[in-house]
Amino acid sequence: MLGAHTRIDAAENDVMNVKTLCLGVLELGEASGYEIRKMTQDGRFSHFVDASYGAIYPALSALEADGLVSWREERHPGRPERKVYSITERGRVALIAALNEETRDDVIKSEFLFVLRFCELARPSHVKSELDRRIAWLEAQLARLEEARQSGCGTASSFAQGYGQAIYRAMHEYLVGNRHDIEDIAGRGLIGRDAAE
Amino acid sequence: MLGAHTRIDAAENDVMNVKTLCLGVLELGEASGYEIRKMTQDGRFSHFVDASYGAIYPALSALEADGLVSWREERHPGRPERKVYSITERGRVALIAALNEETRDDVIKSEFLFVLRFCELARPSHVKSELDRRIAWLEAQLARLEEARQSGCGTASSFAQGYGQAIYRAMHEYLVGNRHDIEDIAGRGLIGRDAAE
DNA sequence: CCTCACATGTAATGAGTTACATGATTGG
DNA sequence: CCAATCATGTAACTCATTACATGTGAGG
Repeated sequence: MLGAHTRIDAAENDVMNVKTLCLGVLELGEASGYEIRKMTQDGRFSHFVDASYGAIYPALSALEADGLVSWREERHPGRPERKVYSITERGRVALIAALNEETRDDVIKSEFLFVLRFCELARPSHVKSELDRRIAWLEAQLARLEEARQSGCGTASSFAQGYGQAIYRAMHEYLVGNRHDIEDIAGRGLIGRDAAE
Repeated sequence: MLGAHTRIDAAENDVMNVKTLCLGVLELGEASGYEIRKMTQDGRFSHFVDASYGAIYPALSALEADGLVSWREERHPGRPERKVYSITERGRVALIAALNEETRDDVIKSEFLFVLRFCELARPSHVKSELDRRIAWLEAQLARLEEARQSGCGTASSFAQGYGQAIYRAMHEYLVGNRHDIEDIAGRGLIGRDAAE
């Protein structure tokens, strides 16, 4: 048990915010702000977080001010200079504290599902293109995960990926399986056929 | 096609925000602010949206100011007075406009998955309790959806529910199937066994 | 009696997004 | 030559959350 005097606050008081996210990523290995962003966009964290540069860079500065991360400059010829951050001992303690907080419910905002729910009101061609886009995206995600799976990794890290894979597959199967029905309902909707435009 | 002069802006310019959400809910039938909230919490919209009272009530006021919704007072004996909102013709047009915008990617923030990803750093008992909570929640969601399915509804509305059901089931199966492995990894983690407290 | 569900609203606060600002290098 | 990728950062802004404020009636 950490004594009261050694207690280091988890970055504020919910499990996940951009600071904790950065600590988590850095726990897996040093990285630049740019890389952290990428990991939340299409990388290993993309199934459950997202953060913009405007959030990540200030978060890293704040973490540094609190001594939870440190950085060094790195220059590869032919590349811009980058700041490679690492987690410190204090940072590790803060991360662990955050990880032991009670989690909040997931936040899911899906504009796609909202449109799907009201597909009889939208233009059929729009519904169709949204469906196609989504299916293509799911296929890309599944391919990416499959690739990651084959190149090893294992251990705990694979749970999040397996979880993502299970969900993507379920979504994909559902959408492909219902595509015709959805398009059919959209086609018979209140808007009727597509207006010329 | 709506002529330029008849164009009514979709509530600002992304598909989903609290205003559009309210319009969508009201399109299915009149409702009070309180009811809208409930639907995003555990109701028919809970798989893909969420909004607090602090967002819904101002949104309804703004929609009313724009003539997109109207309301009447309703008093049931033994209940507080409530404002029952309905969508107007203009509101319908605005909703349809929003529905035809290109959707953004889903936003998913899962503190649970974040903890799962780093389960070897959290206290094993904490990981276990988070897992149990999540599995129980999924079971409740599935039971609720099953109930809704049996009491009819059909048509387009069921797509969102079926989609939710597919995803919940995938999550549930995954978590239950991996529960022992996850607990095992958590138990062998860096924190080791639970400290006394 | 106390808490929970019902019901509406406002004010303070905040976390994060978007847009801006800048710049090097590589590949088509 | 232009676009894309790599790379860091700030300022303005916005949307929504949290907390506050208030009140009724039912049920344990």
